[in-house]
Amino acid sequence: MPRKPAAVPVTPEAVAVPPDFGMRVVRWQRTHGRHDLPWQNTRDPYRIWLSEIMLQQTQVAAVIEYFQRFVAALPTVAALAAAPADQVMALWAGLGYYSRARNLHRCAKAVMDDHGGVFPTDPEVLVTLPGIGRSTAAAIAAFSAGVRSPILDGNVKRVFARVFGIHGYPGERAIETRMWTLAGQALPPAGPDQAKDMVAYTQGLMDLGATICSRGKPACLADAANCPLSADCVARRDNLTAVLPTPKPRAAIPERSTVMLIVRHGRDVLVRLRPGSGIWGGLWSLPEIALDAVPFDAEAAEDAALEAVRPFGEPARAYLAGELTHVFTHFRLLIRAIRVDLTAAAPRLDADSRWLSLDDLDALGTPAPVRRLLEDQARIGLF
DNA sequence: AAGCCGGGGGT
DNA sequence: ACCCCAGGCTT
Repeated sequence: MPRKPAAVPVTPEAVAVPPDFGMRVVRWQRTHGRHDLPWQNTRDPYRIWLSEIMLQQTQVAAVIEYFQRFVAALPTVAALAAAPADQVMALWAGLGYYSRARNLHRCAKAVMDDHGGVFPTDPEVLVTLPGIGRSTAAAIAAFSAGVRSPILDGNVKRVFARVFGIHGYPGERAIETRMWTLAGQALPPAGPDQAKDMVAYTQGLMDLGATICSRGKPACLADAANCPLSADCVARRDNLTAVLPTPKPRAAIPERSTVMLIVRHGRDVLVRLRPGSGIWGGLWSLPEIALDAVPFDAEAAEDAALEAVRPFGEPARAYLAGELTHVFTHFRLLIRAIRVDLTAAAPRLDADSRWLSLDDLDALGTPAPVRRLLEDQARIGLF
């Protein structure tokens, strides 16, 4: 039986979480984690909640100043609930995602009206409040009361994708569901120290993701001892830190089209130097012609090509010789090539044009698709 | 499941 | 210029 080739990396269905995963993160946090952020070293649910909302999709460095200003102006949930909306929005201005501020205000009022002014510590209750989702609810519960409930934010997704070798965009439902399962299995054990462990663990996952298991250059590459999980990390073992986590799939990119001319005389082809800026800036490429006709009309293109090559020589014929699509970061380019064979070539060319022998293709900088086009022409014996 | 919200930092 | 960030809500 022929075996199926495994071309694409496949993540095993069942991923084992090392039994001491949680406590390794706890110990690392206590010795190497962050301990002096303005919302740490407190069990005040108000400050913890406020910081978690501010930190949604917003980096720590940007939040600190806003947090200080906010708690100075509105030090309690009661003060926030009683404040005018204008003041709340003014304190938030510049942080972005302003629905967070509106929900914050609504949430403060709900805590006052529906919970006697006391913040809930049960994640299942917290998650019913405006602006508090599953992960934020767990973070508030863990920091304010040591509740054993997992978070799953951007940091955790990155750490998990790498440690467990999970391929696939973490925003995708199936991937996220598996990560929630892992998050529940990775918690430090329940027991007498659970509350303090959960504070360190929850903070530790965030600290790991922010300071060690960063997106660009994870610190484990410099020294594996920097990360308490490096011994079990699939991405580090398989050199996949640059690939995991799988990035968000790009939005559909637009397609453009162009018509290039393969103007041949003997073994020479006409090439033109592109402007220094823009696509293929400074490379020698094939001359292009602009066509108004949509959809593409081969005969019109051939006629336009015959007209366009007049300064360069005497054309014998012109015909559509090939098509290919080239993908850029931000668009796809459909290239149609019109071939024009010359019976005689002009003696002089301007500075931006020259004849290039196919034998000298390596000597000039040529866009990859142009090179492919010319090599294809040569391969089928047309040069 | 996909779109929306947003200013700011890192590369 | 692009990606991502201690996500959640709406359609």
